[in-house]
Amino acid sequence: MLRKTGRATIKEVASVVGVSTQTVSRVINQRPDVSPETRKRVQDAIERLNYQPSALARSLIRQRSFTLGVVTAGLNLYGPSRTLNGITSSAEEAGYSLLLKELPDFAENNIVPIFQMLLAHQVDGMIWAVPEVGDNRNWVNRLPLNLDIPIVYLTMPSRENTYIVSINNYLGGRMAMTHLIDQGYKHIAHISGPLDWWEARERMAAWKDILKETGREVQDNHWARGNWSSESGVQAFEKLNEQYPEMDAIFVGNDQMAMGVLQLACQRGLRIPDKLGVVGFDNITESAYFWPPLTTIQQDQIKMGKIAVEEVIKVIEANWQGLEPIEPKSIMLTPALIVRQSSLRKRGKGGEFGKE
Amino acid sequence: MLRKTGRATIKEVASVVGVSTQTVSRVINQRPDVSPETRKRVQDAIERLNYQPSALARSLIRQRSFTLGVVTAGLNLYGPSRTLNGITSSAEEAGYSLLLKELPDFAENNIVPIFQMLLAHQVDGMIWAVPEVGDNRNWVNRLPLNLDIPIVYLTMPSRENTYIVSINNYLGGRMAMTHLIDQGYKHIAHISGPLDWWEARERMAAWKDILKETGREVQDNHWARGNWSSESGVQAFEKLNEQYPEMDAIFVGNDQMAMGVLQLACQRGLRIPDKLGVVGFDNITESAYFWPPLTTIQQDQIKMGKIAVEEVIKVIEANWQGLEPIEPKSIMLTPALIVRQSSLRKRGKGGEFGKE
DNA sequence: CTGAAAGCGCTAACAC
DNA sequence: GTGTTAGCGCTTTCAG
Repeated sequence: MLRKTGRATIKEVASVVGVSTQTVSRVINQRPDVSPETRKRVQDAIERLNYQPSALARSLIRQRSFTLGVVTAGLNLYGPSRTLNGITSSAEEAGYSLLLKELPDFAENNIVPIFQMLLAHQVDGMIWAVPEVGDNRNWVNRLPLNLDIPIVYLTMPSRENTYIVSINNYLGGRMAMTHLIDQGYKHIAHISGPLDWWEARERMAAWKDILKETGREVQDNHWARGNWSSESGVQAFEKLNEQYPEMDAIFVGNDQMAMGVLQLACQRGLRIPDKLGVVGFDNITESAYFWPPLTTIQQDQIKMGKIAVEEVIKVIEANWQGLEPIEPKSIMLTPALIVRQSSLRKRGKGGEFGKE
Repeated sequence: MLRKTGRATIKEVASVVGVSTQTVSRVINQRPDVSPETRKRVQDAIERLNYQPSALARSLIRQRSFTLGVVTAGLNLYGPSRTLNGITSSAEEAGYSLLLKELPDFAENNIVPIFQMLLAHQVDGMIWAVPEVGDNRNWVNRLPLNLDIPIVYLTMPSRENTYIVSINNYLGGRMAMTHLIDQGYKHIAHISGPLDWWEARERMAAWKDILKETGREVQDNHWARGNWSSESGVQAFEKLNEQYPEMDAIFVGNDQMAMGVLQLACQRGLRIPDKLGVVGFDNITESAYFWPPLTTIQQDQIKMGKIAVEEVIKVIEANWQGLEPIEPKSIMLTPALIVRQSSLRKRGKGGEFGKE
């Protein structure tokens, strides 16, 4: 039983200085009503004893923990880890701690234990940094426990009475498609992600809409489904090659799958961008070093994470200071087109390569 | 002041059932000394009120939080995010919560506030999931506060009195080099990572040692330094092309830099693996889809994260149960060679491609 | 088997 | 300015 933390308590500080714990409390909370000299003596003792107030005890009595619950999934993937990166840096800045929980699966729906654990720790708010997949949002409007803390959800369509931060995937898809059309490609195929993902559906909807708007036909054999992996990109590309021989460009649902396309094209000597234009989605770090470098849509997931933290803290603070409560709203971030060689057929026009 | 959590307390449960809080406590802690019927009534009330014991209050009184502090850095990168992935899954399994802190910089040395924050939250142990870079370990043997909790460090050389889990980078480097030599390459260059990183130094040391052991000369113009980025890989490769024209293979310090090499080679029509063999390090997901697919060294960071959690919990439990304390030790995980086309010159021999 | 009392480390409310 | 009292939600003695 080595338990018996070496850390000093407020009582010890108080007794060393010869004041009440109250006075020490006032000093550590920077209250004005302490005489300068008492304050000094207390501060010295704190320094000397290396005293650090117990966050646990404080949270318990204040009913406020300055801790945020973060729920994520697929941390080994590019998007989720970047989002978490944004969350940590923003939380750090705001002085909040983070309690982290990773779901075993994106579509996980057994969320009661997650809530229980986070609530047991008295988090002041939560960030649900899991994208909408399948029915993994079906509980949002009838939460298991009546919460009195705000939750900000990431990556889902807007919804009544819900705080949301997303990146506009539909707009991103439109940017990709518009660019391909500008480059003079006529027969544009699509490789989608798994369609139980909201993001995959949005990107695909943009593909369809732009085709229609430009008087092209949308046919079922003009697209194939992948599962986000490079391997599935290869397979989808092979399928499209058979199904849609006129195809001269592909809007691919993410960069990993686009990578599979590029690899197979390279292997078969199919010249990109001349014979085939390729645009991806995500702008993963590697995409600038594919061969040829990949045109893609950048999503700023780090920013999304940061904004989520800022929003949830705004709500917490307003709530706590008794201000006008902040109405739930949906924030949509705008992605950006990154033009690289994989889609740049009109080189003659110049100036466009490298433009972001 | 909407504060006043909707959650029920032990007192409420007790009064609803008409027993003391004590009895409720016994039930939730699964103590044997409660009559079956009382237990049942209490359990029903708990169910009905949706009662969940406060982790805060429990931690405070037990002096034990079942929470681990995790310190990481560069979460937007491949390695750190995978490591964290392993940490979360293992902690989940063991029933521990995770308090997460991300350093703004790998070489960050101002760690006192980090410790204070984590200790204030009474974590039972810590995982320092930041690789050794520069002097960011200089404080390990003289910690700021006299801790009574264990810390497991990741990715650093073994050291007296310190719990460590690392992947054997030196061995990985030897595997890469041995493979290149087996493939008949004669003039093997190296692109290193930044040499203030321990991992970069280990990989480079392996390069040197194998060269020496096989009777080759180690010359300063046979290697170039990168900074882990693809861009730096391109630059280092260009430099080597000038400095070391006989070069017929490169052992590259990580996959990202190798990707830069591959891209430039592809651009210049330099045939890989015939004219140039390339081996990377890390086995990032994309490396199988580079062109050509990249031979590399796999590091199982997820496993490293898992083991770190298991180790720290072992120490905590032993400590708490008053068992023989567990001696600090260093655990080295073995990496694996993944052979792909970028280094496979002896195709005639067959059977080797795809072998792991 | 069950309850009463004390207290983990801290702060809010009120005295003086 | 400063101290006293009470109590956040729980568990650990120790009675009975």
